[in-house]
Amino acid sequence: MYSIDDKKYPCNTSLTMKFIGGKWKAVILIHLIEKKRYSELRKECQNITERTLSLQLKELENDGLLKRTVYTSKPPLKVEYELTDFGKTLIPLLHAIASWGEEALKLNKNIKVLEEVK
Amino acid sequence: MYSIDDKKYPCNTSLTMKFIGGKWKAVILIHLIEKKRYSELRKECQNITERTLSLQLKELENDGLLKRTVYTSKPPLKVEYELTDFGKTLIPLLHAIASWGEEALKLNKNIKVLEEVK
DNA sequence: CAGTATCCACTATGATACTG
DNA sequence: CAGTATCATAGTGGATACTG
Repeated sequence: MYSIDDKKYPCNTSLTMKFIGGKWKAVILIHLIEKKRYSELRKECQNITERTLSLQLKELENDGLLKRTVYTSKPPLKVEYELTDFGKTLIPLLHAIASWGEEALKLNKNIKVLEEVK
Repeated sequence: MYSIDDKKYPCNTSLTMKFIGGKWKAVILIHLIEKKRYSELRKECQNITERTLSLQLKELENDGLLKRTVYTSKPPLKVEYELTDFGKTLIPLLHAIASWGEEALKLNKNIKVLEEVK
C-alpha cells in the first residue's frame, strides 16, 4: 500500500494510473515527448478544452512529470512544456499504450474510424 | 479519430485509456490475469467497494475484455472472471504499467510506503 | 499567446443496507 | 456467495467570456 498526499494506492498498478490515468493525461504526455508550446499542444489534443488542458498540465507539473518554461515577461506569452527526467521514464510505457490502441483497432470491431472532420 | 458507441477518441492513446483508464480497471485486469472468483478479486483490490467493483466488471465485460462464468444456479453462487482473448492482448501492457509503478517508487520521493494495516 | 473565471452537467466513486 | 438498491459526494469535463 502506497500513499501520495494522503491518498492511497493499493498496488504498483494503481500508482501508475495515478500519474497517467484519466481521460487526457496519457494523451498530453505522449505529445510532450517532444517539447511543445501550449498552442501546439492544444491543436494536437483535439476536443480538449482550454480549461481542462490547463488543469491537467498543472497536475502533471505538480506530479513532477513535466516542466513549464516561460520565455517572455509580457504578452504575448511564450510558454513551453517538456518532460522532466522523471517524466521521460514514462516514454516506453506511453509508446506501449499507443501501440496497444492500434492493435485494439484491428481486434475490436466496435471501434469505428472517423474521417478527420477538421 | 475513432469512436465507440458514439463516444470519440482522438488518438490511439486515448483509445487505450478508454479500456484501461479510470481508477480501478487496470488494477482489476492485472489481478484477472489468473482466472478468479468475485470474492478473491474483492480481497485483492483493497479499498474497492462492492458497488464499484461490480460496475467496473460489467464495463470490462461489455468492452469485451473479460468473461463472466456462473457455475451454480442457486445461492450460494460461484462466479468466475477471466480475460477473453482480446483481454489477454493487454497482459504485456499491464505488466509494463505495474513495472513503471515500482520504478516510480524509487524515483519519486513523494510516494510513501504504508504498512499493511490489514 | 497562454491562460483564468464562472457556472454547470455529467460521471465516477463511495457507504451502507439488502437480496436471490 | 455474489451481487443490487439507494443515497450522497467528489471529481472530471465542458461552454463561454474575459485578462496579463
